[in-house]
Amino acid sequence: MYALVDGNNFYASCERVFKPSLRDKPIVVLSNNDGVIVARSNEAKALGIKMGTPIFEINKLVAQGKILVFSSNYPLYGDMSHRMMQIFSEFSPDMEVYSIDEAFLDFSTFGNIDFKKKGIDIKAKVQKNIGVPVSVGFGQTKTLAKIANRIAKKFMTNTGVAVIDTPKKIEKALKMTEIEDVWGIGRRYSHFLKQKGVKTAWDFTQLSDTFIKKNMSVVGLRTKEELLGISCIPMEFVPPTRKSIRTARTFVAATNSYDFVAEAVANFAASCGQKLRSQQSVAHLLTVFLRTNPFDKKNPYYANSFTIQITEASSSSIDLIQHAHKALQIIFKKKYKYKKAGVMVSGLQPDKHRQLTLFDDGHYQKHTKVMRVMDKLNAENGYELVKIGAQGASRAKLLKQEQRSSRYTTRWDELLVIKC
DNA sequence: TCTGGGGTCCTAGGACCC
DNA sequence: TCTGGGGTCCTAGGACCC
Repeated sequence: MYALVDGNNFYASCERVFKPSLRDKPIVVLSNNDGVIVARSNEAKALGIKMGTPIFEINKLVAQGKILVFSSNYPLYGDMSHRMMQIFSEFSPDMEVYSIDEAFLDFSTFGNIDFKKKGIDIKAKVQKNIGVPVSVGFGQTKTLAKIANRIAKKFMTNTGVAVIDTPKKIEKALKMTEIEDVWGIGRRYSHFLKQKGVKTAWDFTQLSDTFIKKNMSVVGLRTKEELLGISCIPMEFVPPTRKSIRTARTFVAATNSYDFVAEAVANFAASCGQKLRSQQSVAHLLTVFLRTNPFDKKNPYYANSFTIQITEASSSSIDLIQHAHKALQIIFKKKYKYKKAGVMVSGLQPDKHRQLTLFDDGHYQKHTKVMRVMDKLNAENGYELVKIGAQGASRAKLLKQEQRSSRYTTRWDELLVIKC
């Protein structure tokens, strides 16, 4: 048996932990830049607010005080997530951290235990130690655990735990699960399947293998097997190293200033460098992309990208920024106003196996030392104490975050301000 | 006026090899 | 008229996840 444990309305619940007065109130959390809604409390859901709604569509409700709004506070959610995972792992050493708010737990070595009780224990301990409500779903495959979790959240509101452990329960669970709620069936496929008369997860399992393979590839076939209790998607106990890394942002206002975009791109490249170093990788390819505002009907749309081959693979922010600026100069056109830009590094390999070239000038070794010191200082002293000159003096102007809560668990100075 | 960010996997088709 | 067989690698596009 596998369990899927996840935080209910995770970001919204994190905000509530530190402001108990928000309990029972409709609250939403916004994306970076305060653009769209990415998390909602149950009360906000009850008001009919949908995931991904642009904030300006609910301005009226906000002005009337009927709904409370928070900018996203990722340092807080990340730290809360880490603490929550610690608790999860106490219940099974075989854990896969699947996303910021959910994890699979493998109970296959536990024999025939009382899963319902186990789920209730997990929920109680997380509630007590972290203060975030969670739901727990048990099933014989990861896909079934996902379905059980959904049922727990939707129907088992008293316990928050659901167990699917017999063929009879599987059938019942599949019949009450809409096809679009199945893990692995997204918007396109559920639309397609509904046209074919497939409404529930159960209907899907009645389709022939050839039909599924033909229209949905082996991925669809795996989902069918998983729904029938045959495990095809293995646990990943250690997070795989990333094959590509990207940092991108939407700008608060569209701009045609090369200097502004270049500084932003320098920050994105530096961020990619930091992420590369944290997983001990170097990159062979660096892509810079930018685009104008696709919602702007008055001005022509322009989107472009350019990829640089890095002969001497690197994770040095200094190198990456230089390459990024080279790429930017190729695609930047002054006549457009840019709304979004980003940097992606790919062709990653372990830094230990970095390929040397004939023309290696040894600068990489020097950079490595500088980067090590920079990363250490930044880790110890808070956010980006030391950075590269091209990144500019302040990063604050890149992000609109008007309603951000304090970094309660990671920034004691902010917490102190609140207490005063 | 205002619309997020960061990933993965699979397949088909083209280019190339002997 | 008839035009081999068996591969690999790369890329773009489409699907999915949170």
